[in-house]
Order: sequence, then C-alpha cells, then structure tokens
Amino acid sequence: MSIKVYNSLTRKKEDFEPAIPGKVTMYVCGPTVYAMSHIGHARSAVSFDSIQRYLRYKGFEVKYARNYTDVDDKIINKANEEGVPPQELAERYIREFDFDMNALHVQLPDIRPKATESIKKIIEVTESLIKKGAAYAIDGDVYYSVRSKKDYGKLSGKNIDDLESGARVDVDERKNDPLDFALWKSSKPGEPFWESPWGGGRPGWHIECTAMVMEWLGETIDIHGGGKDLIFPHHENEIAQSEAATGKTPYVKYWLHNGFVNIEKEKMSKSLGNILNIRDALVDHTAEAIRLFLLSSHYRSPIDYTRDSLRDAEAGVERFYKTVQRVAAECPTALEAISCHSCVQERLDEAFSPMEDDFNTAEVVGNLFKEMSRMNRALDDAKAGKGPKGHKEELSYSLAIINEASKFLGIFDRTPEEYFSDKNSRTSVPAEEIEKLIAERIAARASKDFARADAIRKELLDKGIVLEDSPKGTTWSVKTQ
RNA sequence: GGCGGCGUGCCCAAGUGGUAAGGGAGCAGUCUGCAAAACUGCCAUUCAGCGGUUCGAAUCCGCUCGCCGCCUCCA
Repeated sequence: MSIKVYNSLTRKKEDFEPAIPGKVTMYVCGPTVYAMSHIGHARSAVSFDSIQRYLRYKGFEVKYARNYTDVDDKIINKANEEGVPPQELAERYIREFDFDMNALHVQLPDIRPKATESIKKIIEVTESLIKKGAAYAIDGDVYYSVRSKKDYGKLSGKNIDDLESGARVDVDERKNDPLDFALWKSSKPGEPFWESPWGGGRPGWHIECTAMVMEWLGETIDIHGGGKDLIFPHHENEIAQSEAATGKTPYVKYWLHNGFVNIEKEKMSKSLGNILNIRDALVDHTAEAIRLFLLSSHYRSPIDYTRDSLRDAEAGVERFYKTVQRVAAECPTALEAISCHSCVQERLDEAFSPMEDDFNTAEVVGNLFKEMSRMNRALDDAKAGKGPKGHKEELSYSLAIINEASKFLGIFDRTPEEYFSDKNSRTSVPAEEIEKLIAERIAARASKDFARADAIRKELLDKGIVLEDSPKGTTWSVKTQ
C-alpha cells in the first residue's frame, strides 16, 4: 500500500513516490526568530514532525531540513528597540524556539540551516537569475520579474492580472511590475549587510529558502511544507525563482500545507492581542496534551484552541497513563512482553493505515483509544475471572500498538510517573500540605470519622486536588482544568 | 472582486460510493464508607437545506443558506 498525500500544487491526493525510491528530501519553513514562538508554530512543527517520523517509521531514508529565518526587517526593528545586535536577538529566539520544540517532543530536523549562513548561495542564485533575464538590479536592489515566468501563480491559483487589480501591492516606480519581489535589498545605514555584486545588502525573504534547499537538499526536492498562509506569496515566489534558476520543474514534487490554529474561534492576530505563545500554553497544559490536541485533527483542517479542547486532550493523555498504571499494578508481566509485536503486525497495519491516507493522525489517535478500552476491559475481565483467556497477550498487543504509534506520533511515550509528575507540578498547593491532609484523612477514615474524611476531600478538591482511594492507599492528582 | 476551504450528536472529531470510528460531557447501573478511576448500557434512522446521478451517497453533481482562510508580514 502506498502513501497518499494531498499536494497543494495539484489540489489532489497523489501517490507518494519520491524521486529516488526509498529516499525523501523534505524542507519545512521554520520561524522568523524575532519573538517567542506561538501555538501556530507548534502546529506546523508537530504536524511535519509526525510526518517525517512516519516516513522514517515506514523505512524511508529521510533528509529533513527546517530553517531559521534569522535576517529580516522584523528582527532588525526589534533589535533596534532593544538596543542589541540583530544577530544576538535572532540567536536568543532560536534558543527559545528550540526549547519549545523540545518540550513538545518535536525531533530535531537533520539540518537546521540559517539564512545568514547561506548568503553565498543566495548571491549565486540571484546572479544566475539576472543572467537568465528573470531578475534585474536597480540601485543596489535586485527584483525578480514575475512576468518572466509563464506559469507564475500555479501554486496559489492566481494570475498576475487579477493580483494587480487587487491593488494591494506596494507600488514602487522602479519596479517593472508591481508584483516583482525583492531578491536582494540594499542596506540602509546601521543595518546589517553583506557584500554583494550590487553593493552592501541583505537577502529578500523568499530567496533564502530557495538557497537553503539547494545548498542542503538539492535543486529539486520531494516534500516542502509550511503553513497555509505561506502559499502566497512565499511559496509561489519560491517556485518561480527556483525553477527559473535551475530550469528544472518541478522544484518541489509535493507541497504540503498545514491549517491554522484559531483561539476560541478567533484568528490569532496581533490586533486582537490573542497570540498564544507556546511557553504560555505550557503553563496551563502539559506538552503532551497540547501535542495530542494538535494531532487529534487532520493537519490540513483549521483547529480551534479552546479551554475545552485542551481539557479533553489532557483527559485523554491521563486516560492512557492511568491505564498503563493499571497494567503495571494488575498484570506487570504484560509490560515485559510488549516488544514482541511481530505477532500483531496485522493489527498494527490496520491501526496505522490512516497514516497512509495523507497522514491522518486523528484517526490513528481514535484507534489508540480503542486499544485503551480493550486493555481496561481485559483487566476487568481478568479480575472478575471471566472472559476469554489470554488477557496478558491482549494487554501486551494493545500496549505494543500504542508503543509503536508513539514512535511517529510522539505522544504516549513517557512513563506514567513522568507524566503525573509533570501534571501534578501544576498547582500552587505545596505537596507537604496535601500529604499532611491525606494522612489526616487516613486517620479519620480509620476511626470511621467519615464526615471529617469527606471534608478533607472537599477542601482539597476546592484547591484543585483530586484524591483517589485504592486498596494500596490514597493518591492525589491535580484536577484537569 | 479573484482564488481556496468548511458545515457530521451537547462539545471536539474521523469517515470521499456500501449503509455513521474515537474522545470529552451528560444520564443510569456495577464497584466504593463517600468519591475517583474503570467497566456496562443509553446518547445522530442521520451527516446545513433542497434537488439530481446511482441498486445504494455524509461521501459524486447542481443550486441555496451559513461560516472561514488567502489575495499585505504571518505557521
């Protein structure tokens, strides 16, 4: 069975066949590093992380690059405001981004190129575009001529005349056409610059990706990803300049674009002031719940980040780890057998088959919850001494399936202890206080003072702490908000 | 104005021709001193509406209504 991917370029699902069988070159647009990254960056990163993980899981040899745009007007402006060198600011936000990605269990791409490290290549490509008549230099700036490419607009489905009638583009009298975009911008005094045949300057936005792709992956690649908003103009321009420079078509075989994250039904935007930073989201929710939330919808659909959906996701993660704890307590030998999964290959294939259809992580997640129900049922049956025999096998098969899925979903890959220690750190109530009250309640229960016991339960619940009694004692956890 | 997408139960969300996954919430039951968790049962004869194609459609086509994104920096 071959993988099918939705290609933004053709607007169809296509069989995934990389240029070189068994090998995949993949490039995803990373952040412009001038501020803390937000939940939208998280979605893109997590979506493509699960995709590259899955391709590897299926045995492809993947070469995956995600860039950092570390030279840009926004970076320069922010650096000036703070009075620090632009490069220092960029480096700082690269570290912050990496921190967030690590928290979200996003694997490091094989290559993480920075725009400023590909200046030589950028100049080289720009020069070749001028030579080929696809670009022109004016007063130290270099522009790409959109009219020089007959199929300009093929990715976004736009045509040049429609775009111009929109009149929402800068009118620069020096440009041959209002839609022409900058490949190279001359620097103003005080701005960072690199020497070039056109004088001191810096690269335009779109050219950096072309240069980095060519420098690290090749003149044509299999997959290029990014947010839907990048389709126009960024990726459209990238195609134009890349294909013009190399004469090779297509520059990218499969274009993949992830949908947007809304916040409580509203688009995230600076004007609404509802930009949600990953760092802030991590205060309220575990990284795993955020990741599960992101993977619970198809990567191309718009999703709505709400308190309710995150609470649902947290409950889902908790359900998994509670189930694992149950297995550990009631049938520990099942945990030892989970590496034997060749015997459940058919069930694995069935559970993971949605990934073959344009990486449908949402359906796989649904299948994993079915396995959790099976496990709990098996445990109940075993306890009651009923149901078919082979509970241990049943448990280890289900665990194996979830275990395998965790390799490409990047969730359900911790121990229950790690998860609960993460979750239970989210309370302002000191652990000693909780422990003290629990001890008091145990004493009250022992002397049948249930009124006192219930009062303590209530008191802690009001503070967001849930108590659970079991034959082994009383445990506590932070209530899911 | 141009281009694209979406509308599935209380909420979230799969399902693109074969008769509605899954999660959360809710209700009832088992269990529990009480809870929690878990399990069991209930919870869409129906997939925005109306037509059409088909033996058969949430899935294909047309129209209508509603929502959204891009066209400007943006994941």
